[in-house]
Amino acid sequence: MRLHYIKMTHSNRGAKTRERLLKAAIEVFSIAGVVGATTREIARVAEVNEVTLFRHFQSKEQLLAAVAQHIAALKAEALDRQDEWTQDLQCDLLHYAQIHNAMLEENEALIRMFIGEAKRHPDAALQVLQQAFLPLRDKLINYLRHGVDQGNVRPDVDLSIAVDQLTGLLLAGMLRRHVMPVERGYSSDRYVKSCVDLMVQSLSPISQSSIYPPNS
Amino acid sequence: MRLHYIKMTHSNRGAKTRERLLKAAIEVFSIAGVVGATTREIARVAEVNEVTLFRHFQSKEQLLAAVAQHIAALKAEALDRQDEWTQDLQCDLLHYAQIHNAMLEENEALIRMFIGEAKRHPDAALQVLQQAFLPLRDKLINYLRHGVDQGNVRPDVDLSIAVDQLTGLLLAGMLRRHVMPVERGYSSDRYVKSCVDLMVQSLSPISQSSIYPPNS
DNA sequence: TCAAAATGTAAGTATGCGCTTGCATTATAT
DNA sequence: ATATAATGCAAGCGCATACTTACATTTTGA
Repeated sequence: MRLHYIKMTHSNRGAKTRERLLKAAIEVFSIAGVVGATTREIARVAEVNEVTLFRHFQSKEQLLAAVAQHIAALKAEALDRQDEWTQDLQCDLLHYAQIHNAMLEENEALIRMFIGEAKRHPDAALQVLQQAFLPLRDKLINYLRHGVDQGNVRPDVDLSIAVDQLTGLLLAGMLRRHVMPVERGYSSDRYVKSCVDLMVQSLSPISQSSIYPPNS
Repeated sequence: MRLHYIKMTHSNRGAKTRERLLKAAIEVFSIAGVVGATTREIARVAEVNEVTLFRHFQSKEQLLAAVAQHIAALKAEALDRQDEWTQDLQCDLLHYAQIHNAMLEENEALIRMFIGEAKRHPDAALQVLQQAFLPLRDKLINYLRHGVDQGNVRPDVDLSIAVDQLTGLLLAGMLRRHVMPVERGYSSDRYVKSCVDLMVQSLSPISQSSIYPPNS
């Protein structure tokens, strides 16, 4: 017990700067890329001496790995909170899509960085992305499976594909906005809604096939 | 005429190594990123002395710009060939999607690189991506607009969004395959077909709302 | 209060990078 | 055949990087 307290306080003491370093690393990695990011800059952003960085993380690679693990932990924690389903497909999917889209926008630079350098840092990138996104995917698949049981969702659709399509639509939308910022004739909100409508139309039983709300 | 011939042969003579350099640059940039790529490595891959690289392109940045322009030219050229429309929505979109998907797979590393470093090399990246993808987008939009006139496509859908959704679905699929190579329970072919079905279902007039072929 | 742990400071090492220079060699056009 | 342009070769410059070492200073827990 006492030992545990000692360890706690010590790790907390270290965690102050350690977390500052992690946060700074995320920021610098995001905008400069892993190769372009320098340990000096990360330390400067963290308001910490560069040597301290190497005392916490033996190398730049290990810092990246720690960043990956840190993000995965954050996402896993954030996942546990959001689960209010009203059992109305359109409403639920729209809510999910908007939250997911907001998350994509928040971590835009980081996501793009991981996409670009995915095959250069295989273990770290994979660990983050899998641990961060696969649970969300499973959760949504399970929700749809539940909808099938209740008759809200057609039983003849591949739910894995459907979920990947929805998240893929949102990811692609975010990438378009940031990589090719060209006037496309519609707003981000309208795009998200349109994607949800697309999926709902495809998932809903045939009887309601011609529902398209007057909005947009 | 004589002068033109002189210039031709000279530029051709130079173009041999110039093109080798461009090809090598694409290769190295793709797998190492712009920052990670070294002029030494590019020259080595091109089987050319490093000094020659700097004689053709004064700096690494200008080499990147030349690569961008080169790619844009290639894509524009490739676009002119492919335009056989049978006026059957399902068939045409599937054909387009498969070609587009093959293109995405071919240039996978390069596309991921540009996504990751988009905001670091704004002019070059924008030039390439816009010149390469926007014409394709316009072409597909025009095709659908034609479909509206002929009654094959519902008039109440936003064609810009629809096209962006289809290409977005394909892009996201490619990225998933390469960034998160996890067993997802379906093949790439099946995914592409499913995406086309999704769009066709959404685009087709209401009368045929319950068409879903037995394949897949 | 006091030992131990964490952080700061200053300097340095080894390496690789983009890029240049000077000169020798090869190909090309007329 | 010869002048000209393109390429190769060897060496190097200046600079930034990741990372280290040795020592001084501060913070912390009991």
